[in-house]
Amino acid sequence: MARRSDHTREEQYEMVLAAAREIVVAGGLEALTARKVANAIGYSPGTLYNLFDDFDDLIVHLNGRTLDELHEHLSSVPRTQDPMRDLKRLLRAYLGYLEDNRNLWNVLFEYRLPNNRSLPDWYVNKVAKVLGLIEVALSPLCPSRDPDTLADSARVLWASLHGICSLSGSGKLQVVSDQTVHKMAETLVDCFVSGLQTVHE
Amino acid sequence: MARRSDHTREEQYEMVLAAAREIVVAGGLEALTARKVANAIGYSPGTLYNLFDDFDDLIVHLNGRTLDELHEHLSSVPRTQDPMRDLKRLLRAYLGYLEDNRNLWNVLFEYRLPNNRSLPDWYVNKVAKVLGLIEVALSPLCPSRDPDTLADSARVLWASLHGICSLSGSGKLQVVSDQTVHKMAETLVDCFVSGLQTVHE
DNA sequence: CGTATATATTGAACGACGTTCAATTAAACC
DNA sequence: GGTTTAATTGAACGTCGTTCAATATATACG
Repeated sequence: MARRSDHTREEQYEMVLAAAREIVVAGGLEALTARKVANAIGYSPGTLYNLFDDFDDLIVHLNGRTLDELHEHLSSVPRTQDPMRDLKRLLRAYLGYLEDNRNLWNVLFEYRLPNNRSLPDWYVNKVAKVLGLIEVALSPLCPSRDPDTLADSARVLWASLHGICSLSGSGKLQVVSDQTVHKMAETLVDCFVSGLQTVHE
Repeated sequence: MARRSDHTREEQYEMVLAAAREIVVAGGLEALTARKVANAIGYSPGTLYNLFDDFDDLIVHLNGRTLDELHEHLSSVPRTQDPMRDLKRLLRAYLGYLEDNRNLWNVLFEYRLPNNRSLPDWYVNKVAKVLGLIEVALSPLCPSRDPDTLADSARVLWASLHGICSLSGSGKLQVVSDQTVHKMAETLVDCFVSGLQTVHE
């Protein structure tokens, strides 16, 4: 049996990512298997390998979609020129997305490519796009306008926030409530922004 | 075949964790399998289930050992009363341990228990012990001596540092060198400590 | 219109994984 | 020495990602 013309390659790609998304939303990464995705779209497992190099590749594409979603969600927060205010709003939006899309967020950050493989350029660009939002918010704090320093600061803040969400989410910080996570994240932003001002003077 | 008296239960436990450690050091988490551990200690896979609930349990015990090692390594840094100096030294020691024990560190933080299982108390205590080292270093900065605030600050700093190391280690921050990681971590400590002082005034 | 070519699709098969458990063996006890 | 007890085995189960010869259909051509 072969050569069905039910769907184009692009349609299949969309179907796969949509199915993968649903499966992850419902059951997390551990629920996401090749057979289950194939079954959900009405094709056999082998067909997935026409569209993706391997299952890791599929997950990376799914994560790309999640990054797009996250970027869109964060883009909707209004910007003033007050870094502290803007960053607090970004933080709220970020934590909001995390709460509403826990499993997608988990896959986004917990999934690691096997040993020596590195993420594709288009993926790295999506990350950079999100980081750009933080850079914009931070930029009034970097008087020297040194783009490298600004980028570094944004990455530090982004990564730090990730650390808080990640460790607390995996139960490795004896953090009990989302409330505590929010408080810790606020502490981070408060201290970091305030410290950044001091350091740059 | 059964009832060998080659080793006591305790000896077996030690052998398993030593073998698991070696396997992880050599090949990371993906190389760690039940059959390989069993083979390394000269027993069959089934024997592992006399010592551990399941393979997850084994990994948690291995991570417990890693936490002990990390605590011991961090304990060796001398303490002054200068938070910034102490934290910088702790940071250096931390990054040193990470560089020397990459795969162990990766397993420590990347491994997540399946869905709803939570880490055992003895494990949480080991985490708290490491956090205690940061609390001690931070304590001169918390004039109110409010233990909860102090604990939160320590956790924020710890988690933030983890975020930097974790994201850069997985290639999700387009960070190229260990040098950059070190620089970002220094930025974090600088800003956080400086900000903490400002916020508390 | 029929035939040849090309390709999308399948599903069984492979090896590896964690895990289980009846069978087996040796230690411990009386 | 016979009986009980328990540690150990290794084959087996169901799962996983992945492969690939076989197959069926769409397309191109004569």
